[in-house]
Amino acid sequence: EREEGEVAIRCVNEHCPAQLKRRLLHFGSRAAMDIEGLGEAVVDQLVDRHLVADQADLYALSVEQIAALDRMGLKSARNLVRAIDASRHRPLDRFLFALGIRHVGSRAATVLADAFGSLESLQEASEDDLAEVPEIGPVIAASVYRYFRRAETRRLLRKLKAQGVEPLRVKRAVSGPLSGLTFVLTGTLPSMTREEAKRLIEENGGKVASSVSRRTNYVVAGEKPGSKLQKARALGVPVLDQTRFLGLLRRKRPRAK
DNA sequence: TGGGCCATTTCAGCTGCTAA
DNA sequence: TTAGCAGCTGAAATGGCCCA
Repeated sequence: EREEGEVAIRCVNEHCPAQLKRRLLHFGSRAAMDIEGLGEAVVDQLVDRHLVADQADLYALSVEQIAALDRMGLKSARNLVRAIDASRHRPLDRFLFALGIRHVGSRAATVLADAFGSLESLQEASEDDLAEVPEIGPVIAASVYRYFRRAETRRLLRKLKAQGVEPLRVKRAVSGPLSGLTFVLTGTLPSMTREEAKRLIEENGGKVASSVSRRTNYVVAGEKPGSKLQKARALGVPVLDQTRFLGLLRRKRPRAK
């Protein structure tokens, strides 16, 4: 059965293994808490062997417990524990995305993190406070409000805090060389991942969109670009390679549309 | 207020790389 | 050698915004 306020199918039993596995996979994904090595096979075994009952339990896992899983050696186990440990202090927007609140993807998470600054402020916000934030409509506001009112959520947040998980208060650059500009990434860049490019754009005041439109200022294309490149050309959107993109960052203030 | 457009999220599927 | 994963694309669904 479906329930609003959740990223996945919610079972009648709140400890439904399938739902827990999806939550854990989303939590550890690169765009969320970036826990490298926390893949489907590992999550399956952690849940099936009752080693984790929620996201907070990940932080209590030992190298020995992980190394005992199928197809896991000591090296992989150490790498995973290190990755879990490093995820304790991620920026607030990524932590919010990791929680898997319905209708809150990376963009909405960034907007909410910038608007409220801290997890505490967000938890205390009323539905009206949330809906007043630009780009957040009543559906997302209601979803976020309900999520933070649930006893299960409060329990999880307390447990994460007890494990030393403290999202960082990050105020993004409101003005920077890319301020007011919208970028779309396509293809593989020679010397950085898309995630790194995305962070670079956001740290410099720009915004990253997932699809090309007339409002897109630049498309950054790497090797083997997808259909976004054709769409950019059709719409007359300027296309940059990595070198020209990095050149744009060094310029003081490029043109805005 | 409704419709159209655009942005964003979700999800399935593909490719190439990595580590056991 | 091979399973699993990261990184990515693109289609569909959904939500927000804008304008007549």
